[in-house]
Amino acid sequence: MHSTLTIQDIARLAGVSKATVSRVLNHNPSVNALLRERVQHVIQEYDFVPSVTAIGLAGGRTRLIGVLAPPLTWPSVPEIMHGIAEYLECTDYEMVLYSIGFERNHSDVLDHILNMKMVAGLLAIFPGELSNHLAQRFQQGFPLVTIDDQSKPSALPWVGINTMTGAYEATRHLLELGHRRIAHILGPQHYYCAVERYQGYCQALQDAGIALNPNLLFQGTFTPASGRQCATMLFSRERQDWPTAIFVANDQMAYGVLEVAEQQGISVPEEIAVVGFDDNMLSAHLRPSLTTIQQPFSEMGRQAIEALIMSIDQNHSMEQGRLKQSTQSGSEHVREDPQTTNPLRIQVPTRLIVRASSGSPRTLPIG
Amino acid sequence: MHSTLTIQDIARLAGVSKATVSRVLNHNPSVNALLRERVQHVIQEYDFVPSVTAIGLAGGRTRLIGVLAPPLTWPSVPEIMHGIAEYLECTDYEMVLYSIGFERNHSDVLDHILNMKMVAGLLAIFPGELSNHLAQRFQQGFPLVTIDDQSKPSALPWVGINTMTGAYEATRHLLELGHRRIAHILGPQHYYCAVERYQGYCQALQDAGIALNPNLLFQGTFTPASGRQCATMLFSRERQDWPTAIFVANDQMAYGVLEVAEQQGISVPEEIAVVGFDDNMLSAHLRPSLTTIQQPFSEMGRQAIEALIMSIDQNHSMEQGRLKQSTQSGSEHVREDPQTTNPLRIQVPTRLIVRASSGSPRTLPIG
DNA sequence: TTGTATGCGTTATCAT
DNA sequence: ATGATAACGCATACAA
Repeated sequence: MHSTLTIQDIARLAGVSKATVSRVLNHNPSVNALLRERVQHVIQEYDFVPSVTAIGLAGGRTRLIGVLAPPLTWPSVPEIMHGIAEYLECTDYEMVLYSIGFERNHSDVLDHILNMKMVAGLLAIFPGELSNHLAQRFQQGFPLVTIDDQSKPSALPWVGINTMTGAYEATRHLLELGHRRIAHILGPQHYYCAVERYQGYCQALQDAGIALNPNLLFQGTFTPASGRQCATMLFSRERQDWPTAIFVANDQMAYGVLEVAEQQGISVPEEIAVVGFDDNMLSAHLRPSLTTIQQPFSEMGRQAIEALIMSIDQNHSMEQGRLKQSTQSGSEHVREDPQTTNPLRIQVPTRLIVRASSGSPRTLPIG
Repeated sequence: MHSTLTIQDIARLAGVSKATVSRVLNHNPSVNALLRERVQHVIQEYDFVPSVTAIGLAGGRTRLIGVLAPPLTWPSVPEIMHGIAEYLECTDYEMVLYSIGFERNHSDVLDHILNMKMVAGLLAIFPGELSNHLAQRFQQGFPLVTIDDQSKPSALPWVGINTMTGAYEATRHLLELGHRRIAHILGPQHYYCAVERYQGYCQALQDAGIALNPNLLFQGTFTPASGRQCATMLFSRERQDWPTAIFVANDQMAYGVLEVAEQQGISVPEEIAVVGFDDNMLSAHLRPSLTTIQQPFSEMGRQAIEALIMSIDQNHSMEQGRLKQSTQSGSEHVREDPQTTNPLRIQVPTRLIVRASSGSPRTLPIG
């Protein structure tokens, strides 16, 4: 409760010097076991925690990790954050959350964050068009990991899923239920993941020997509203032109489809089967519950933050080593370690979650 | 892009001293307009941002605000966070997120956070049993604001809703639809808000001249599973013992009720009307969509962070003043300003959102 | 109004 | 193995 103890006070109380206390705090092995015991006891007793600001200044090193995230009201962001937070609880790192809207210029925000030199590394969630800017910083040696929905290979450490495989699986599920006329509502094509989901769909059809039917493709924007639009268009056709199933590129749009179906009295999955992608938290609770491809968001967060912290620690060690043995080689500091030439890629597996909206070959009631 | 500029560099480049640059950065009025111009130009040109750690050390003041939050996967937490983040974007404060699970001892975590002396203030979301500990810290002068679901008056600055009024409104809505046998699924009674929701229900019945029927009360735990349990119990009764409506203490439990109704082929709202509390994001998208009491979570976050920042700034000014004029009065620093004797209370209004699950007077079942 | 000098709490580099 | 001491980057009291 003693409000403002410093390392100096602890040193005095333990009858040692500041330096020794510091060494104890940093688990420096070169300190006598007995002394360590004594010092640690004092630290515990007074509940002493060294000032992060001072550590930052002196060591040139912060225990803070920046997390650059889209608005938390986006469906899957909270789950990712949860994975991150859970992992961080077991470390002595803290998270500085930058939840950015989309009105301001991202690049400015990013520069500002990095120039403050407050965070030791950055975890960027769905960076979108910010990727290039991030890559640049990464090249300069700043620890960085991205969680991205677009698995287009990049120069950045990356955690994500195998989107195409997921989409393939979703489509194949419908094929296995006996469907042959399967529509697809696409996501916006400037998202690479939307392209990949479409490709997975195409591949599955092709492997089943079914020709792609352009009349069964609808262009959406990943929003429930666009799902409603596409569904409305589809259901206004002659009945014989309907597909028997739809693979929707994300759950949000699938919600729109289910909504329209409900309004028009079209029963799902009896008249039309629906499969989504993402497994947002809503999807299990909808009526009918939505069959979809589950992305392990929480796990992605965990993997990403773990990789980032390793990268930070390693980075730190390297700089320590370099300072010792190298004469000022000057010039811009550019990475040459394996990390850059072959950046991290972690692909976590997706899973098909079969629920009511896709029915079953025998159309059993929900169990 | 120049990686590591300091205030010293800027001073040299502008042909002034460090002190002047510092004054410019801190908007100190006592600096010549021309000089200010020159310095600011250099700052802009080099995109200089002073090191937060150094500022923290030197000024004893941080631009960081701690946010203590339950897991982000809790329904309403992301919305609150969104409000906070949005407000912070327009300030020069950053948020350090402590998303705590519920296995570890909260008090320890809190002490640790505060002892680090990293954050200038703390915003505690749904602190629960941590309140006492927080109050203690607040008494000692640490800037603190809570967003709480339990409006039991406390010694802490508080942002929340008028729970009882909301519950009253929900129940009255059902009464106005003509319902007379209205059940209530209670939340766990160690949450004060659960008690208040129950009280609002009772009050509304009483004002309508309807006696409380203990057979229509069910004890839940705020989880969808407990909603299912209660609903199962209820629907297993003789048909004539059913209520015609249920006021469920939160949306999550209402989801469980709707689920069971769907499974048992009981139509909502025709056979039984359902009203929830919270207006989580799911509620609008369920079939049937859920009538509920909307809590303006995002607004609550905004109000809370605004109050906290004001408190921090004011606190800082006070300390500045005190250091100038007072001789060391010594002893523990205890607040005596109005803030403590009469702590902040902001009550944001709730709103009844009428959706499908409560139906309309015409669809009122007979009996 | 501006520059100089000191201190913030810690790490790291020296000595010992 | 341990202790003194010099940075770290900035704010601020003080001198000019």
